[in-house]
Amino acid sequence: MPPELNLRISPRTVQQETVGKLRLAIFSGMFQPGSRLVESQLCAQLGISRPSLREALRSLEAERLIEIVPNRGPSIPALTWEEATAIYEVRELMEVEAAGRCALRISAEQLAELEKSLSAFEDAASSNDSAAQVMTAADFYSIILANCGNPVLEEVHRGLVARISFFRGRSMSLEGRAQSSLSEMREIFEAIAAGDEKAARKASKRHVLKAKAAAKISMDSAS
Amino acid sequence: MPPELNLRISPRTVQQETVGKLRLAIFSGMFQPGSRLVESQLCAQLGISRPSLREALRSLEAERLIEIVPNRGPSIPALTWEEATAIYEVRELMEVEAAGRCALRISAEQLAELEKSLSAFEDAASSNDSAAQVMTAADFYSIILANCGNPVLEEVHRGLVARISFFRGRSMSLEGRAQSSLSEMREIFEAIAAGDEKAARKASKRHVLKAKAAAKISMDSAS
DNA sequence: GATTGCAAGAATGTCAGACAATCTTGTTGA
DNA sequence: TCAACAAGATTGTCTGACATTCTTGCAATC
Repeated sequence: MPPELNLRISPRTVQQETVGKLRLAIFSGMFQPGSRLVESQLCAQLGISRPSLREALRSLEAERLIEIVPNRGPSIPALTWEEATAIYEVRELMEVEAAGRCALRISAEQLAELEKSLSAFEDAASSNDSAAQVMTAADFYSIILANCGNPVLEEVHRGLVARISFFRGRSMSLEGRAQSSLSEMREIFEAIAAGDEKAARKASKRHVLKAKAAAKISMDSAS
Repeated sequence: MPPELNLRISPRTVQQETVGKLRLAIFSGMFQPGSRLVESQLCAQLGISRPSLREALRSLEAERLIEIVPNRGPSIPALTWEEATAIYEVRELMEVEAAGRCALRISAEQLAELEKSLSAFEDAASSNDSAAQVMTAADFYSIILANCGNPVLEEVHRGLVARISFFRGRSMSLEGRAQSSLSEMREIFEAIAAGDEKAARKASKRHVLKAKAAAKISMDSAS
């Protein structure tokens, strides 16, 4: 038996389950930015004890999905535009790099997966379900990131995208944004399929910049 | 009074204190990679209760400074070379970008600080105190990152560097590495001082690549 | 002698309850 | 209207407990 093969099965613990549920709740916009999370309420809703909940909250805090201020407790961060910009910039750095690498090394099977996820986004884009749009778009990226050959790049990217999920949901429901997104993503796909690193980087950069611009618009129109 | 000014003073909580202490302990190499952290022992050493400790451990887990396997508890990750490589690559991405931006926007005062930290590293480099070398080198980077204009870049970079602290400590004690590091860092400094973005990026890239190579050597010679 | 199986001990996952310190809020008084 | 205050809510932290799950050492077997 190969000694490095990690066969340990990991039972899902209450804390992992809790982190997962809360993360999803945050992504789905169940909590308003700035709103506070009251421990006793969450415990009751989730059916868990306070120590377990607090452990989960610490994990989310370290991921920057929530903030915890001493003696005030946890809350959903209300990102300023400057903060969001900073995240978009680093996301751009990661995503451009990943797209370039992906173009050079993706397998045929994974490319097929990528194409499939693009179709899924296409379907979502013609509907008006912005939640589905965000989710299918996320699938598309995550296939790219998973095939860039660097798990850390993927991990950091996922963390960043998670932090701006609020913006992404809002900007995706902007008039015409989904269609525009689609064509940008198709460009990325074409470049990757062609194995053209430079084009993939360029298309990817364009996409992130446009996404950022859309986020700005949706933010301005909101507040 | 400007309303956005956040004047809230944050009392240090037991958990923050604990995270800080454990982080330092990990950086200083107090725990061997792969070794397990036993909750009851840590509680006794730190003089805190188990719930508080566990919250701190969850934070460190999310930072990837420790691993927690269900029913086995926390342990120090033993990075493979592939994992370390992935981290170095992303670090390169961040650091190169930061150095370039820093060259374009650093203030005179901060530049003076940077020079001071370079001198500090120079002193450390001529000594044989590799811990001091690692620490002063870290100061140097963190000034660059703090002046790149993007706090997220800084934050991600800090997280990555933390995860390879073990390698950095080992490789710095390699024969001649500190001196070589010094000249690379001086190049970076010169480029930033000259406001030359391209040169800063180039010098920075060279530095990270050499650091990575040194880490590889020290790792091979170890195992 | 090496391997398997088992049992005792150690460590973790989770909960309940408690209490002091701090924050929030509604009310009272100026 | 605004400031002071008191009651209630919330958080930070601890103690203690117990079921589950590893780990380890020893005995039994092949």
